[in-house]
Amino acid sequence: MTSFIGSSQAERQNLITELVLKNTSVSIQELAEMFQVSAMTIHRDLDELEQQGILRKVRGGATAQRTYLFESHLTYRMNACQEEKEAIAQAALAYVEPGEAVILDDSTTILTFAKKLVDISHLTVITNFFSNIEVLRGLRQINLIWLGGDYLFRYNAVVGDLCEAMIRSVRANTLFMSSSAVSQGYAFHQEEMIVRVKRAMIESASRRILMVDHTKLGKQALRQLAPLTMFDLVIVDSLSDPDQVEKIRDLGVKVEVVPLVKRGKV
Amino acid sequence: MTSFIGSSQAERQNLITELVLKNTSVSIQELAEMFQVSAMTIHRDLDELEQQGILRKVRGGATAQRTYLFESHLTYRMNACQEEKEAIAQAALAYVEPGEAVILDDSTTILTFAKKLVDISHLTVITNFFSNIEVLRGLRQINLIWLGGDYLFRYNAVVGDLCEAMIRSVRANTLFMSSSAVSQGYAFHQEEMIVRVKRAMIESASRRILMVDHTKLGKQALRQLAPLTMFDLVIVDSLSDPDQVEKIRDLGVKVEVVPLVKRGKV
DNA sequence: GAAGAATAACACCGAATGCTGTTAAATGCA
DNA sequence: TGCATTTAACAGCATTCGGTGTTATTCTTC
Repeated sequence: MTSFIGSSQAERQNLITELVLKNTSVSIQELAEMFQVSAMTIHRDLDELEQQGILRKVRGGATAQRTYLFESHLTYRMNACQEEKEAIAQAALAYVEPGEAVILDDSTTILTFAKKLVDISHLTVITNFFSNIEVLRGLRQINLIWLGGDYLFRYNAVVGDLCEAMIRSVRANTLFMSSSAVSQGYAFHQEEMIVRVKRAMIESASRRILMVDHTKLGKQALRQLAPLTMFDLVIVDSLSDPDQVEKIRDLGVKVEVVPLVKRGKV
Repeated sequence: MTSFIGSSQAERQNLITELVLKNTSVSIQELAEMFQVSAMTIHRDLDELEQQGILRKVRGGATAQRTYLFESHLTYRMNACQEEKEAIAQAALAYVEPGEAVILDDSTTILTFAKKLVDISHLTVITNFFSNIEVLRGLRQINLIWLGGDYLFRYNAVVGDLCEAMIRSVRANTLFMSSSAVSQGYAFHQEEMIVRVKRAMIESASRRILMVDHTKLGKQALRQLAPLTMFDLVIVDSLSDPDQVEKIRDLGVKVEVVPLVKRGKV
């Protein structure tokens, strides 16, 4: 195992998260030595991670939060597979026409996509995800319809009956969606509230595009979200297992495999 | 007229706004000399003010935007009467109980109020105003229901049929609202979309509290929003014209006049 | 085409912010 | 009670960011 010394705060917290997920518990002294920082700094890291619901602080260290064994928190997810998400988002841009209405769901993949929509004129964007709204709200050329409902801090999005009702009262050309896992002909997600919203979104869009990076393929999560046959297109990156891709194609679902763009600098 | 030299950016932009509203036009060279800054800086100021819809840039200067002769833009309004708004918001806090549900409208007065809600536990807050959401969304003890609809950049809030429908489907204990002007037994606002939303909010709350600073009293705006008799309480600051206050009381509406808190430091 | 005006690009400065460690006080545990 | 852990408060440091000016280039207008 290589040295962790000199990692940035974000790196350190991600490594701590991995450690605690793997070993189910860590001690503060251990971590302080490992990263060559003061115990106070580790305390602060653990406080943050606890706040995010990733782990639970206990005397002398921290233990894993069972609920998060699969799906970790937003800020952590955002760091993962960014390169793949960029490539997938870029490819998805081809399916947006000026003047259309699109629905964007709450996921970091789609957020990457949203950031690329700034150049498209007269677009109507419908979303329940606060981060999307923050990115798009300043743009004059985008007509932003934001979905209301109960705000869920953990996902930074709104959900619930009110939200579903509102989704049912709008219509969009295309839905751009991601999910936690894809396997056995289904897309999965672990949170019931979110699943319900995503299902409503599927119903309200004429065309549905599912965007997932290779780490999601072959995985499962708690709840079936929708059969893949509901989607008109699945976009994945080129690191995906060809077998998995083939299985999806066997269902009669179109799959687009996008190559990763070479990263200019590390 | 005193020297403008050394003003901060915000002060400078407010003064430019006042100037352009008064003289209907200003020249860039003039302004650059007046404030002792480079023409480039004035350019940037005018760009911002234009973006906010306050004025229109023309070659060599800028002219007033007729639509904004009465109601100036959010960021400008926020700077005005802050002391009064603080006092009014503080007084309004007495009408919030833990566990209640409140509706907050889109106004800078109410935003000041929202910032004070952080200490109240188990509160449900319903709002269509993005700024309110930004202030409240991180707080665990607050249950945030955000209203959806068409996003209006100028007001940083959502409006429209979808929004009104959503308001009609919720119920709150108390509505905290402000308005652009109050006179002749009515509250006024100049924007139809906003008026419709505010009316829906009034219908959905058991108790309605109107919060306005003294500059709003005796003024009119384009559209009648609601008769003052719809409100259970009007809160104003102590700089208000006593005659105006008396007129409201004559309608049988309760009025609370709050003293300004002494400002500790300039 | 020339002069004035607007914009773009770059660099600078100061303020604000984020991250860390130290110390001291408070708390929890045996 | 005594020790270890945790927390709070403060200070230092580096980085970032906002606001500004300068210069060079492009655009208007006559």
